[in-house]
Amino acid sequence: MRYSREHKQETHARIVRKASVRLREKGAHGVGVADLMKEAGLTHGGFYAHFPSRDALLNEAFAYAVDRSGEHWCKICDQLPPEKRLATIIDSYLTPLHRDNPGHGCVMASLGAEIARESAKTRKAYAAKLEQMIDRIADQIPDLPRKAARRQAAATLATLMGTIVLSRIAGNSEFSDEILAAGRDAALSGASQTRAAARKPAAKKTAN
Amino acid sequence: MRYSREHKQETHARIVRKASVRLREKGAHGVGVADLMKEAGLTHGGFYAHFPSRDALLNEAFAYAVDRSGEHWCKICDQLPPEKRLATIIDSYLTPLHRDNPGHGCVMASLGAEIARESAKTRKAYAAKLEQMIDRIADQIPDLPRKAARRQAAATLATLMGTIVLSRIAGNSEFSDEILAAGRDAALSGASQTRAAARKPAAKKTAN
DNA sequence: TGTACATCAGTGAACGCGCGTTCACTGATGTAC
DNA sequence: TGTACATCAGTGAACGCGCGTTCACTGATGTAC
Repeated sequence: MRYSREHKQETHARIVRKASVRLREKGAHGVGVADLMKEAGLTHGGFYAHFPSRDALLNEAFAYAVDRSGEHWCKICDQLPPEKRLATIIDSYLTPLHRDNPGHGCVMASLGAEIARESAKTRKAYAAKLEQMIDRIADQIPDLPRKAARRQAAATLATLMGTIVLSRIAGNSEFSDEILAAGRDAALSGASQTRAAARKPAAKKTAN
Repeated sequence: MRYSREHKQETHARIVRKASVRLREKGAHGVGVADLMKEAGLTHGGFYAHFPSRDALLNEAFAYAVDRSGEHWCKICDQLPPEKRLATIIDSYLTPLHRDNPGHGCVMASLGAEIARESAKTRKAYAAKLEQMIDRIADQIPDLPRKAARRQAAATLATLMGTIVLSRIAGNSEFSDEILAAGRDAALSGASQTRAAARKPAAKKTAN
C-alpha cells in the first residue's frame, strides 16, 4: 500500500511521540521495538522503514522530549512578568503530578544518569540538548546578565531534577513530599537570592 | 574443594564490592553475571552459590554503596567543627574527580532514576537506604533542629546529585565545569543561608 | 478517462545473539571414627 | 596420628527466553502512457 506524501511522516512522528513517553516512563532499556510499534498500531517489522536502528529512535525521542519541555516553559512563562518566571517554573516542576507522571515530565529527571553512560558521540548530542534546555530556562531570567542567568538556570535545573529523582525513589509517601518541599524551598530561595544580588551588584560575596 | 569458614563470605563480599563499582559505572543493565564473576576471579556458574538471583546481588551492591558513602562523609567530617561540615561535604562531592569516577562515587547520582522504576517492593528497600543517606548528612548539621537538618540535607543531596548528573552529561568540557561551579555556589549558599536563619530563629520568611 | 506497471509502508516469520539461570560434575578440605 | 567419607564452592556446558534486526512478501495507491 503506497501512502500519500504526509502519511509516512505522520507515522514517524507518532512513533517518536509514543517512544518519548515510554522512554521517560521505563528508561532506555524499557523501550522495546515490538511494544512500541504495537502501541503505534503497527507491527514490529515496519520499524526499519522509519529508523535505521532502535538507538536512532531513542535519540529522536529524547530530543523531542527536550523540545517539549522548552516549549512548556515558554508557554507557562509567556504572560508573566520576568521576576515571577523562574519561581513559576520551580513551582510547576516540583509537584506530585510531575513526580507521579514521568512519562510526560522532564527527560533529564527520567534519564539523566543513563545518558551520561552513552558513547562519546551520543553523549555529545545529548549535551547539546542539555545546553539548549538550560538556555531555555536562562531565557526566563531576563533581568540578569546572560552568564549569571545561565549559571542560575543550571543550578536550578540541577536542584529540580535531583529533587524529582529523589522524591520518586521515595515513592509518593510523606517522606517523598518532604523531599519535594525541601527542594522547592532551596530552589526558590536560590532564585530570589540571585535576584537580590542582581539589584545591588557590588555586594557581599564571600562575606559570610 | 571445601573451603575454610571465612572463605565463602570473603568471596561473597568481593563479588559485592566489585559489583557496586560496576553498577555505578555501567548502571543496573550494564552489570552482567558472567563479567562480574570473571572480574572476581571466578566462573559464572558459581554465582548462585552466593546469591539467589542477579537482582539480589544488585540490591546488596546498592546497599553497600550507600553505606560506603555514609562512612566517607563521617570520615571527612570527623575532625571538623560543625559549621564547616556541610560545606566540606559539598566541596568534596562536586569535584571533577567525582564526576569522572562514577564507579567510586555517589550511587544516587549513578542510579537515581533507574531505582525509581523498580518494583514497589525493591523501591521501598531503596527508599529506606535513601532515608539513611539523608540522615547521615543531617547528622553533620548538628546545630539545626532535627527536622530542619533533614530538610537541609535532602535539598543539599538533591542539588549535589542533580549537579553531578548534569555535569556528567556535559562530559568534562568547559560547560561541565560551569555546571559544577553553579551547583556548588547554589548548594553552599543554601547551606549558609539556613545556618544564618538558625542563628536568628524568628526572622524573615516570605519577606522577599 | 482508462489501463498497466512501479513503488514502498507495512506484515509476520525467522534469525542470531546475549544473558540469566540450571545442572551434572569435580576435587580439596573438614570431620568422624 | 591415620584413613575413609561427606561436603560444597566452584566449573563449564547447555538451556531458554527476550529482543533487535533481516527478509521475502503484500497490496493499495501514485504515475506513466
